[in-house]
Amino acid sequence: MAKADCRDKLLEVGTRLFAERGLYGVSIREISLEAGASISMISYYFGGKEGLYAAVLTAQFACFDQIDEIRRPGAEPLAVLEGYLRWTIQRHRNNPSLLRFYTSELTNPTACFNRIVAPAIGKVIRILAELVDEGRRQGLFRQEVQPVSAALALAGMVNYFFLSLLATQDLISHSPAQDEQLVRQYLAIFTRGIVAAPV
Amino acid sequence: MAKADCRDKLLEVGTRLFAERGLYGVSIREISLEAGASISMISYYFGGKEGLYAAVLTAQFACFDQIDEIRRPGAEPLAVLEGYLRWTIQRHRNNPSLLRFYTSELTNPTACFNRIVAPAIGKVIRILAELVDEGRRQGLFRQEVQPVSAALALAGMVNYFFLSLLATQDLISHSPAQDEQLVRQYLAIFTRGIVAAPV
DNA sequence: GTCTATATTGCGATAGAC
DNA sequence: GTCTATCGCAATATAGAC
Repeated sequence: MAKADCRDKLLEVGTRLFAERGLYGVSIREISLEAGASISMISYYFGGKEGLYAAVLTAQFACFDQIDEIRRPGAEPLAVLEGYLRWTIQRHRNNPSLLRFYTSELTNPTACFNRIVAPAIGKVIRILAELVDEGRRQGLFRQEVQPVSAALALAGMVNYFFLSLLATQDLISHSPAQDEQLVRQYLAIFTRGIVAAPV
Repeated sequence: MAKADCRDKLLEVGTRLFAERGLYGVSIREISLEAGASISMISYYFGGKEGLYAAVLTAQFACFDQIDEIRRPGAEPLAVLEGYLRWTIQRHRNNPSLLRFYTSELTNPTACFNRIVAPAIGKVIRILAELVDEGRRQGLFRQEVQPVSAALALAGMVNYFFLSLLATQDLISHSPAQDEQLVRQYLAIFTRGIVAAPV
């Protein structure tokens, strides 16, 4: 096998299989077999199974840093919240594995959780909460709204839509063609709840 | 060990360990050891590891049938939706393991998913969607609201609050003492979004 | 850098004594 | 109904050839 292909291929196959069945549901035998490489290559490149898993997780959660671009200073809080919705949907579309690692780590945390996962999630929620708080101080949102509760509500709505897919695909279309409508539905539900009522 | 204690103890310990680390993250050796029983008792009572896991899952999802009591016919849709929020929070409080199995099965489904998990979740979402649809036909909710989207939004908000606990406990109190406030926050966000605007 | 071969450990299941 | 002992297999990791 060509030089750099081996490492990349292991990472790619590992990502898919770990996403499908979790860290303990997959053997490195299976990963190396499917990647067309020898099992010893996993120790060579990643120092073992947990090392490969950590590398996969690091790559998966790298995109969370984009939240800083979503939140451009001076922008309308409401526009940024809409941007968060679109960004999150796009993340799930570009990478269907992400949510698997996200929820798998939240419910059955591994050794990587505190180092990789918790900071990434915490950062996003914190920024969303700051946005809500900002809008509240500007008088755009109701004073009774708790910023962190609202942030979790927004994140919960959009993430749960994808999380529940396997149990709800006969109830609603999960096709990307419906994404724009999804944004409008969720943004309407969320904002008409927190925007200050007209006097 | 006394007669019925053995089976019950295995189920109890299995529930805790499977919730913490998933089906493949625990060995039946470990379960039997912690339960103070012999490893062969798991085959004797449950037909093996997967049988024990199936028994655990069946017990965990049995409470989902209570949704029929929440939805009393003739009741105000809004009051029932509030009842759903309280019921869901109480479920998580009474049994912190439930959400682990819930999301673990949604992201890394086992052989039990189609038989036990998907019907339970699907039923709750379907009933919530019917409630929203009912309220919409009564003119209580906005016509543009899609019932299933709204149902997923409500379920997503409350479930994600508990799902995200490990990554957000430094941002917001997850104490049961705050549950009443949580209900008010989420109900306000949700209903002020879907209730028809006063003319 | 990649392989084969192997060491070592732990797994789930079960036979058979009591 | 519960146990001990063991079987057969698959797991991860690694030594050493190329």
